Amino acid sequence: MRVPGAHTLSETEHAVAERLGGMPVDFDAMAACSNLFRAANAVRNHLERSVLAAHDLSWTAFVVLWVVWIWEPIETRDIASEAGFSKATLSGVLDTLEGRGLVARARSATDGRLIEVSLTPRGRRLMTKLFPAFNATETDLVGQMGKRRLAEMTEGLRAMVRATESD
Amino acid sequence: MRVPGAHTLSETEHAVAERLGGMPVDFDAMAACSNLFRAANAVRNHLERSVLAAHDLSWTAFVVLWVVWIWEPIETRDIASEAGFSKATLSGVLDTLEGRGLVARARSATDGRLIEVSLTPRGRRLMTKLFPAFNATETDLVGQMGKRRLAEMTEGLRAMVRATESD
DNA sequence: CGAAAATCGTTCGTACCCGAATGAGTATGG
DNA sequence: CCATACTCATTCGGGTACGAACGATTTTCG
Repeated sequence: MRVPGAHTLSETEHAVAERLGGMPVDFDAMAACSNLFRAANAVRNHLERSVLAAHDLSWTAFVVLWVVWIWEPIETRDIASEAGFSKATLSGVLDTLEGRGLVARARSATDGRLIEVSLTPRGRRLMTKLFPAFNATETDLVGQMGKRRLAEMTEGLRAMVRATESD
Repeated sequence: MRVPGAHTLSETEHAVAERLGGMPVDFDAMAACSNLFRAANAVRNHLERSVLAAHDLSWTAFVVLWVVWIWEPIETRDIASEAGFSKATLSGVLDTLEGRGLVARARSATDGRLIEVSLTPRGRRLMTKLFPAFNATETDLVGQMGKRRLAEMTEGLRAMVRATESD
């Protein structure tokens, strides 16, 4: 029987302090960032497994479907910026979704460079069923904490996004 | 001049409510999760660009270096669980880092199945220089919010991780 | 007008990422 | 002892992710 990597917070802090030989370290900032990535990965994996897997959808595919569902018809460049990844990534995902008959591409009538993306009826039917399940799981994941902490957390996350944009 | 996707929070909420035709939606949970991923991506990209790019390191490579730096010598299975990705992913990243002379693999003397990973002197030198810069940027990113909100946010993130583990 | 600059979506090369399968090594139980 | 069951790191196949380069289209401006 093996006790897996049960490194407590203070163990990690102690080890880091040793490596830096007394150099000052901002442990609060470090813990915040560390937990940010840990939470994002954990939540993403959990939603993939418990909601998306049943429909054979990847995380990225779902995000694209969601953005298109809300804003259709929408140009590809706007999907990319809204969803938070590059145009290059989007091209492949749209190929997959189009191949499955969930979205449709259409060249813009007024600007030949643009592609406008919409959901097919089938894609729209899927999202109408999928989103409530997705949102219910989101509720479960934040349900353990009080409303006050939830609001503070959300505002803190927004502050971090702003901080990356300013400098 | 084009105003890029400046969808405010309430615009999005309104659009979502429309798609669901009055079905109840937990907007607080939705906003929390949405900002969780937005923040994680933004912070990751910011750290990659402003700290890691100068040393030609990817995010994943840095995380592996960090874990090994703190806990060396460490077995590969523990690196994977500590860093939060699969052993399969780790193998490739270790190949890259080993090829650059930053880490070294060594077969365990007591169990022939295990590989123990350590930093090379060069890898250790790199981390001694890199981590203070990394931590300083982390400080900048959380510096806009008060200590109280920071603590609430960190605790909220931990609660979400626990929620994914429980059910 | 028409050449140059800008912008769009896609493709390409490279790196990441995971589940499943694999082969090497170790523990178990009779 | 030795066959069986584990456990480990790696490999493999397929999907994700991005910057750079590309062809097509539109805009700009002399």
